[in-house]
Amino acid sequence: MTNERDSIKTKQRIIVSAIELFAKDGFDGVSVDLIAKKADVNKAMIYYYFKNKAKLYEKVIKTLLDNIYEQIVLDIKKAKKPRDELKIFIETFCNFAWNNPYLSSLMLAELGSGAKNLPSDMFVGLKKIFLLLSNILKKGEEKGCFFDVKPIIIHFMIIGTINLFISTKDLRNRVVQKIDADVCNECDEKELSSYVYKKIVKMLKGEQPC
Amino acid sequence: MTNERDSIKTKQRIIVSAIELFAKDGFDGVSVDLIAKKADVNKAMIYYYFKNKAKLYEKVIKTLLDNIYEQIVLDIKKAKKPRDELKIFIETFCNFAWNNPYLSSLMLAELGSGAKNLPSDMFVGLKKIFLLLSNILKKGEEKGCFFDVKPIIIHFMIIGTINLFISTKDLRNRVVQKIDADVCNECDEKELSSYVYKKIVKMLKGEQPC
Amino acid sequence: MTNERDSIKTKQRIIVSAIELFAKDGFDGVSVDLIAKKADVNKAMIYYYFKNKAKLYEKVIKTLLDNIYEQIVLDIKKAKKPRDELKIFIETFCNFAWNNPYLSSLMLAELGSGAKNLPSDMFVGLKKIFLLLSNILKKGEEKGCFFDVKPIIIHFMIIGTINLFISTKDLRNRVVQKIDADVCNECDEKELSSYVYKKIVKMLKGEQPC
Amino acid sequence: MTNERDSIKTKQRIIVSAIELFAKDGFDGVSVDLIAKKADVNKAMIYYYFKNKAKLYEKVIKTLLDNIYEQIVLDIKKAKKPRDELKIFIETFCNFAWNNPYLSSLMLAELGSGAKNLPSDMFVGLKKIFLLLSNILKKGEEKGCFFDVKPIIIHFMIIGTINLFISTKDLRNRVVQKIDADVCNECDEKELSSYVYKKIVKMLKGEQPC
DNA sequence: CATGAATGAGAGTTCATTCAT
DNA sequence: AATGAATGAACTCTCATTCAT
Repeated sequence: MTNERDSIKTKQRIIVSAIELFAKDGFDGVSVDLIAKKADVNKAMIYYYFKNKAKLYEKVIKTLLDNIYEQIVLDIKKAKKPRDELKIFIETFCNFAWNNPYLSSLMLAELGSGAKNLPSDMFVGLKKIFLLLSNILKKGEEKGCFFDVKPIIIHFMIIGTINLFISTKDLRNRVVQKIDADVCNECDEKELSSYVYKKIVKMLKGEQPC
Repeated sequence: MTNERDSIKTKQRIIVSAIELFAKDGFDGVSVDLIAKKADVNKAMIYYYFKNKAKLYEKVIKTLLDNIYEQIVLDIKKAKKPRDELKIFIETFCNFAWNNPYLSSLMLAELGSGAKNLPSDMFVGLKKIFLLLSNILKKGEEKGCFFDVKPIIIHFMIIGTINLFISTKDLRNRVVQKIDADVCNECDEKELSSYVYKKIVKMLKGEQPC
Repeated sequence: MTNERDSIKTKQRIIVSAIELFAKDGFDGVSVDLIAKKADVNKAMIYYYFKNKAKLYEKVIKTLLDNIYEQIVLDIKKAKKPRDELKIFIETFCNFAWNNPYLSSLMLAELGSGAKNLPSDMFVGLKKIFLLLSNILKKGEEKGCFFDVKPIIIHFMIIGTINLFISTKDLRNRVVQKIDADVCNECDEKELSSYVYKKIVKMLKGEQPC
Repeated sequence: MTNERDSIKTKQRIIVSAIELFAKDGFDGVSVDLIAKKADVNKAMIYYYFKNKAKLYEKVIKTLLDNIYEQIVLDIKKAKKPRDELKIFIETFCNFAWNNPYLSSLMLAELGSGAKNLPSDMFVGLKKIFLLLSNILKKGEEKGCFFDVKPIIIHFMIIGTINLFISTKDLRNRVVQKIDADVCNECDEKELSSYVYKKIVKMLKGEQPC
């Protein structure tokens, strides 16, 4: 009666619900019951498909990180020079996070907590993204167009800025009633990514163009 | 449980334990039982002094933010020019966070989650710190030594970078067994703050010196 | 805890235990733990089936009131004249309360406390019983066989008397060691109901027979 | 510094607060903390003066029962004939309960629960009131003006009716929005007591007047 | 595959009571 | 006589997980 399609859809519904809920309330703040209700599946199915809550969480993180990684890899092919690669890295990351605001919350939560909910071999996802950037930066440094680069710090600068900006959107709106230019409530995705790119480039600018 | 009847010490022990535990495992990840045990205090005392878990959490956040705010205000008096003020802002923040690594975790968790565990009037603490920086930047912009400033983004850039770097120290050590220059495991506090300052200044550099 | 996976039986066991315990010690005097133990059910099941303690209490009250209401409605069909209806009302109520002594305690507790544990739409149960009597009395008044009727007071007179008599049976036995005719310890159900009926009828007697 | 006056006042404040709270929410529904707060005394004082919660409860019941008993004894002196005594018994009881609605709630709760919160020698208070009535009734029976008397049932009839009527005043108002003659919401104390007296007398009427 | 029933541990919170001052 | 600090047990309720069908 039920076929593979259904089972895949069920799994998908679970993951989608889990992403949203985990992002909003964190691993400990969400109950399996709630995920099941939101996904409209029987709770036991979650255990059937994912073994337990922690494994589901891992799957959620892995799914998000894999998706963004592949998107960046795909987009970056269009670039020729390190600076363009950097531009695309920032734009794609920003675009993805803007449209999947869960990602920002989850990344900050995971990184901030020392990834206590993740098993060691899960950092791969995070590291792969970092390596993408790291390679861009090192290539640029070799070519002389980037100067004085500490990859991990630049990495945190980029994703920290973007994640914090996106995940605090509601918060900032809550806290300032009147329009307040300082907190940039009306800034859109383009403004954010282009500003970050512009500033990072200026900050790293070497003697050669590229 | 000791029976000293020294309410100040008891309260202090509770707060100190709570800071550490909340930072490590988040609001939902810590039980009141555990806090009580760590503080060597009868659990009911936590409710006696703080009414409930959420209020204790608020107190923890408020204590940390107030402390760092006052430290920055104190140190910044030594500065004359906006650029020096920026330097001290970054150094003091970095120094404080380095020595109270709880702060970084808690800030990321709170900001990342949209401060769901905090009542509205608690953002004051966060906003006060932001305003400090914002004023420095705006003063510098008026004097022409900072250029093209979006305060909130610069703010997230600074605290995002520092907080992520500090709160992922263990994580980075866990993930790279061999010494890996890219992830800057051996970087100390000074290196971090001076690199961030150097880069931020370069990034904002206007036509006038100051 | 048995593991029968028979939800109806499990629910029933919970209700039966709850009726008895609530009647003896009141809503606040009984713990959910105790109800679970008496029902030989896992405590969580109570929350699974009834959501919380208050809802279980409501269910208990509703069950009892519905049962007695239906019993009275059933029995009263046999009567032709208002006086017979009144007789059956008193007899059936007395019989039911005598055999379910919980009812008396619970009714007195609920009415005495202003039904603080019940939501507004639960009075329906109480009101339905009152309306039964009220209709009998009004019909009798119209026919001229009852005289000077204030339904609510007559109602309290009947159920107050019967409930107090039944719920104080143990108390009266405890307090008078020697046989004491005044407190009617040896009175049985028949004596109680026939005495109450006889007296109420005399009290209401109008000029017409019926 | 503090003198006897103060200590008596403190005790009094505790009792007054306790009466009100126990009447509203029952023995188990009230915390010692709350009583202390309402009485504006330190919680430990309650233990100092009354030893524990149960003893305070007893004191509350005893105070109320003693007061009403003495009032009835006082008023009843004015009566000459059994019927007048009965009239005064009902009027005084009704008047007292009407002005101390706590009494009705507490009596129903205690009687309904089998006086589980009271030690055996506390029934004296209840029994003394019953004996007052019992003597009136027996005297009347001997004189031939009351007929077919079962004292305990008549007793429950009187106090049950009055207590239920008074303690359900709010409840009845809550449940019927429109003016509903049946539930006698606008009945005042006089109407209640005179109706009860009239009916009880009719119900007991013997061949002789008195 | 899917469901609802069941479990046991542990969560946050409140309580009556006592102690030290 | 009075206070605030402290205690330990109990309470209501939720959770992650498993089982039987």
